[in-house]
Amino acid sequence: MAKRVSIRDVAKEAGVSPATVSYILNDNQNVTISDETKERVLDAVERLKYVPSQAAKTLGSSRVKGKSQSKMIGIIIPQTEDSQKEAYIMFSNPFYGTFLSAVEYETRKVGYHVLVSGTNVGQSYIEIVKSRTLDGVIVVGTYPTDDVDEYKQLGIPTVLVDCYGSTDYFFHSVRTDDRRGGYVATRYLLDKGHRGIAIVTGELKENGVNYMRYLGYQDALREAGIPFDRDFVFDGYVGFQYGVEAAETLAERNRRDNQEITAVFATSDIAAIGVIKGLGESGVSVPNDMSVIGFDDIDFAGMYFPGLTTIRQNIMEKGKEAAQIMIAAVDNQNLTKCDQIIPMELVERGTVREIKSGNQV
Amino acid sequence: MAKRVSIRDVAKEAGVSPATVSYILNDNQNVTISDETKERVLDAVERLKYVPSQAAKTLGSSRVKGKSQSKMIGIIIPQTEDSQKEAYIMFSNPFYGTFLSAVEYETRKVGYHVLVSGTNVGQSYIEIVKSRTLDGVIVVGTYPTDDVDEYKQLGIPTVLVDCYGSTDYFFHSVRTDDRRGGYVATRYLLDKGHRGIAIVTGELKENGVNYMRYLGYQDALREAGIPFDRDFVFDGYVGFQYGVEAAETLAERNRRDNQEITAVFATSDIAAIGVIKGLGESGVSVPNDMSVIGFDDIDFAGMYFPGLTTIRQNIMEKGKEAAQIMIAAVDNQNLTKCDQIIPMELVERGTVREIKSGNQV
DNA sequence: CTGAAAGCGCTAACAC
DNA sequence: GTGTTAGCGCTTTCAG
Repeated sequence: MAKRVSIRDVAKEAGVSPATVSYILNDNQNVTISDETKERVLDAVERLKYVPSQAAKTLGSSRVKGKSQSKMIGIIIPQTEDSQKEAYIMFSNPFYGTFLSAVEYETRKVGYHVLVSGTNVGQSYIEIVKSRTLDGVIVVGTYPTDDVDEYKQLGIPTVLVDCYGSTDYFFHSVRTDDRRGGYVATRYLLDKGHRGIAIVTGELKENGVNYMRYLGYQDALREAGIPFDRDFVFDGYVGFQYGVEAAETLAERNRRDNQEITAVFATSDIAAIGVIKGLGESGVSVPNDMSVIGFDDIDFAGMYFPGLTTIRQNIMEKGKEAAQIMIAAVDNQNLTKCDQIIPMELVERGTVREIKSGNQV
Repeated sequence: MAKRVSIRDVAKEAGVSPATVSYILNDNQNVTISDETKERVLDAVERLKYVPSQAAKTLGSSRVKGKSQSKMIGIIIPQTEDSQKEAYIMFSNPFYGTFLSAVEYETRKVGYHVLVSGTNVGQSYIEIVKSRTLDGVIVVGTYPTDDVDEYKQLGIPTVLVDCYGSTDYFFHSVRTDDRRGGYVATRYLLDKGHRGIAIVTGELKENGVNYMRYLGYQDALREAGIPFDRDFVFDGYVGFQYGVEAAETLAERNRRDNQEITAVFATSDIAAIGVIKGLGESGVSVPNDMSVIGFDDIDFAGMYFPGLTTIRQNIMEKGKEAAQIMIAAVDNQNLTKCDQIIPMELVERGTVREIKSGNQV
């Protein structure tokens, strides 16, 4: 491993002092350097293939307050499930890849790098921030509960993604209008003539994304004057497998009790796909016998045949927004709190069918 | 932002010298510390919530050669397509999320963090490594061409993933046995009685993953004594959309020219899914009218109804292997070159149908 | 316009 | 067993 070339080497090569090199490389505005010197230095940099050590920069500039300068932000994906085994399942959800991709790109454009890390259940990300002198963090999916003050003391911009319940001025946030999405999805089914509408969703914990979508579902029902029926709620966990199970139960009940469910709102596409599969295995065909609408519009939603009708939330956009708030906040530490709501829209494809009034119960 | 607590603060609090604190925290073997002192120091650390600055550690330990100690490894995903716009499409492929997830988890377990970065077309990752003093890099999908020597001079462990053509002792590598996978897939179709087998794949550049699978396809054909027909090769780009297009052309040709294709080997699941969709839109039903086999076994492969028959490559395992080689190499700089082949296996689901000998051409 | 020098937080010889 | 101290590579006052 060849000896590292340092700023001093460059200085020597160019016949100037290290300080001068630093001024030039950082475009220091408090100082004016002659074009001639500048060029000489830049040449030397080129010749020596000099790349500044970020570790040294971080350390060196840590004297000045409010300027962490690690040029690195963290994307933290807290582990919420308990099973040790699943500790890395976190990204098998296609959402993360897309989100990450957007953040990475947006931040890279402006000279930042991203550190991606999960945290074990219960563990906070504070150590990571401190140890790496991160300039900011994006936390996805959970509200830092334990000791909010500790997080504040980190004093770095923090963007919470897909997370309700933070009324705190300190955290920025980015999310979809989940409640409205739930409403729109359900409303759409109603407009298509459906009256018996089930919802298949994950754990309904307050402040969670699923809960909000569930509220939207209720909103639409209420508006249409349809009594809410707890039996139509399938709340298990988010995921394909649960969708399958829920669908099977549902199909069975429909048959046995002569229940009147004609449509399903699944609060994630992945669950919707599970539902469709479960239905198929129970001999119920979509959309002929049963309509299904999802939420997210993951890539695969459009790849189905027929395509999955769903509520689209722009994940790329979400990542982009999160990154942009981050950047803005890093540049301006006392940026006022941002709460960004990513728009959602209905995407009509082939899994919802209009039913005649006659079919109504 | 509260002033950072440094090793000196801890030392003062515990009534010892900074060095002692360092020794204790790093479990330095060349030195013995009394249990009593140790405890006192650990207490102080706790009380002050001290977290060492990685920047300072990296810098401080950079004096010793062969011990970069940034405790950070890079996952580099080079951009290979030219379109600026698509610069972050890199992870919309579900492969990356899963892979990354595995690497992140494996490395975190042993105290490393991962920095994830794309690179623009043509740009190398050398700057990133130098600037961040990375302890190692995992590069996925491309062989560093331009100037191999420069990469070597970085002197850090490098693991190439899904990349052929590196005969160099310097780079470690992890990949699937793609050629064999292609063979197995094709052979399976042959065994099911198919004779007219098309292949739908991405760009067939030498050393690429697709090319290897393509060779496997030819191997099987040759073995079965079936003449290779270039018209049966659809090489566009990897992706859903191309799968759709290829399928449409194929269906059209089959109809018009009375061509005898009864099965398709798609070299990625995502393409296979496109093929199925394209076929469906052309009124060709899978598996009744046409059999399809994919490659990868992405999560969605099993979610179809019927499920996609495919060649499974364990992506998690791939990530895990890459991470483990990385860790081993970081600990032991002159680890001999590792070439890890991740096993693949056939997964029979519902998209391939056996055809009678009578149906053969 | 440029340079000297102190200091960021930590490590690792070398003293004691 | 533990403390002293000289860097690591860079930034940034403060002089000139």
